[in-house]
Amino acid sequence: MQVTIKDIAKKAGVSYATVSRALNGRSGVKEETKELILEVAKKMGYQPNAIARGLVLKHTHTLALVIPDITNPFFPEIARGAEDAASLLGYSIFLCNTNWDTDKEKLYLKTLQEKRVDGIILHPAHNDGETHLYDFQIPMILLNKIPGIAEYSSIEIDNVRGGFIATKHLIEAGYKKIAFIGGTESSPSNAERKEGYKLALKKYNIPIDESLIINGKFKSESGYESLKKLIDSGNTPDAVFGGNDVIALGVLHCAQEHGLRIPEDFGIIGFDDIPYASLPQIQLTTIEQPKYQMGKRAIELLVRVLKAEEDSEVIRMILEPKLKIRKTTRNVSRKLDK
Amino acid sequence: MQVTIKDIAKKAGVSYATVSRALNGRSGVKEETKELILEVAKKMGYQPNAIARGLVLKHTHTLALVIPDITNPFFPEIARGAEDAASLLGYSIFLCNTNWDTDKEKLYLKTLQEKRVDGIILHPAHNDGETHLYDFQIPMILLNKIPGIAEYSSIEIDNVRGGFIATKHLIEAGYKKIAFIGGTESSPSNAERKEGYKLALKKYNIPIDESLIINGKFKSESGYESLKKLIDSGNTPDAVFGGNDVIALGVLHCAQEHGLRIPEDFGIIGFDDIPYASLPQIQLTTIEQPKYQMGKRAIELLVRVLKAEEDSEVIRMILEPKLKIRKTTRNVSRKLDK
DNA sequence: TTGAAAGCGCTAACAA
DNA sequence: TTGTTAGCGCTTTCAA
Repeated sequence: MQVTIKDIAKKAGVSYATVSRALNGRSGVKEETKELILEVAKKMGYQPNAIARGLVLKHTHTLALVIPDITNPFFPEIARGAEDAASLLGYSIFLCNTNWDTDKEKLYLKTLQEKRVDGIILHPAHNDGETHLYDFQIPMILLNKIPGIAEYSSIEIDNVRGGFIATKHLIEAGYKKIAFIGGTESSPSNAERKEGYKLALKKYNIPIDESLIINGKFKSESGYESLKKLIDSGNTPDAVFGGNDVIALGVLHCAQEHGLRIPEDFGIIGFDDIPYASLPQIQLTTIEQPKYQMGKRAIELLVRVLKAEEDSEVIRMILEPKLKIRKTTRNVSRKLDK
Repeated sequence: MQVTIKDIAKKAGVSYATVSRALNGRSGVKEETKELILEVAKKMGYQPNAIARGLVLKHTHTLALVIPDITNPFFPEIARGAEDAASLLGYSIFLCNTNWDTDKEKLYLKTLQEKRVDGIILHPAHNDGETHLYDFQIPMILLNKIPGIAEYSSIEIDNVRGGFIATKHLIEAGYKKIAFIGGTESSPSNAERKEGYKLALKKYNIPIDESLIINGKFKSESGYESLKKLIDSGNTPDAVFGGNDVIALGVLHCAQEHGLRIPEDFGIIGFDDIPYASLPQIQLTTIEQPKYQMGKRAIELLVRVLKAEEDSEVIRMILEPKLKIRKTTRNVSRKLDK
């Protein structure tokens, strides 16, 4: 059925060791026999068996991307960046969706170990110092900080800075009463963005009003409800910084329903720059995370440690967030015109 | 380094064949020794080597999903459906983005063969009867029809019916001058949707006006430009059926910019029901493709043929499209109110 | 430059 | 119920 190295050895009248050498371009094969072998191999439609090779070489040239949910608009670009980079470097990539479930994550990690992937990119389902990561054998790099775990390299984004930039933009655009509507309180990135928010307020001598800081979930509904509560209680802000774009979209929806004029009387900024944000009908001002780059860099870093052999030190790569001004905030220059 | 079956055999004082049997739950091992073996294995932190196993068993329990671009909003749900189903059935899944490039597709297919995946789900980059698919060894199921290739099973959607339903909805909603703004002319699904459109017009005795049928690309800009051309030439329709949602979004944008009142004076319907379509700010009426189901069913079908051993006949599974009425078309009932 | 042979970790006859 | 052994397809010493 499957043509093997032996079949072609027989046909070419050489030992199969020689065939292996020829096929792998190893030195020490007469040019003549090498050509013969290559020709025979081609004629017979030989397909190398990566499984057999993996068994002896002890690496598989396959990586894995373990993320919560490819359906979440934050992840496709990361996946694409990762896959493009992997492909370029000669690796295939397993896609695993944990569905934000630590048990499923554990299970995948186990399977991936059995399948002997060379390395893993992991965006943990939760950042609560999960113990199942601790004694992991395979090189792994994280897409999200896990507090208290220093063992793994990671690609991160400077959330504090992102939060700062976002809030600064709102302030400079002239908004006065700026709320922070965040996601899960226990999420480190949420906490960091909030910290950036506070930092910016402080810097501009704006008192921090705790009634304007709301935690919820990283969901559109959560953004909607949070703003609604603020409005209903007569505590309407004139701008909100959403913990991520999905939240900001919910805020936007609520603001629109309440007839708030955007961006004139009400400003909204998000975080992530998911594809939705740039739709003509949305035009959400936001803080861009370089998602494609994150995936790409993660793979590149991973492969570098694979090649390094000896235990390389853990490295943390911090990427810079970027302000994308669109239509849900007043433009700074416009403010200056006044 | 890696603990193997032999290590645990030595420790447990049995032959490694027995260990293999015990580990795999095969019959013919005394309960007592089995327990011992399992215990020793656990204590030693044994991790089965799927590569070695794959070599002898000749299957790897891994599948591949080869699609044009995970970043295209049409695919994440398919991928998720596929991955969920695969995971449930005990398979891992490679993700491959061809970037709509047939050469890259070819290359991936080759790699996947070398890695000995058990089966492949392929959404071809192009549907132009690509010859490189013909003599493929691995079971494969297609997510898109390729004209003239009957060798592969497929999961398809009834595009003609979808086009029919879409157009019928427009007609019943009272729109009179209905344009079809499609994607690539050579695309079979585009052609089929157009056919459905014509069928509906015929059924309602509306003459087909070729000046109202436009082919372009499956891009937002294409939808925008196509409508603009119609408007600029004084041939403005009062409704358009977009070849897919992305096109429809472009149409929507253009219509909005031209101050057309939607849905009162101008109706828009798309095709696919990508996530964007249901955003509060968009609310695009469309024809839903059951994307998650497509991925799921594709995997299930694939695994079924893998299990079947003997060459099963090729089967084509046709899924039904579904009308999703949102805010870019008049509601039928509203029309009846008049 | 080539061949013989061991071995990667495992499963599955076949014997005992 | 258990052990012996061949072999999956390949790479890589070690000899020739």
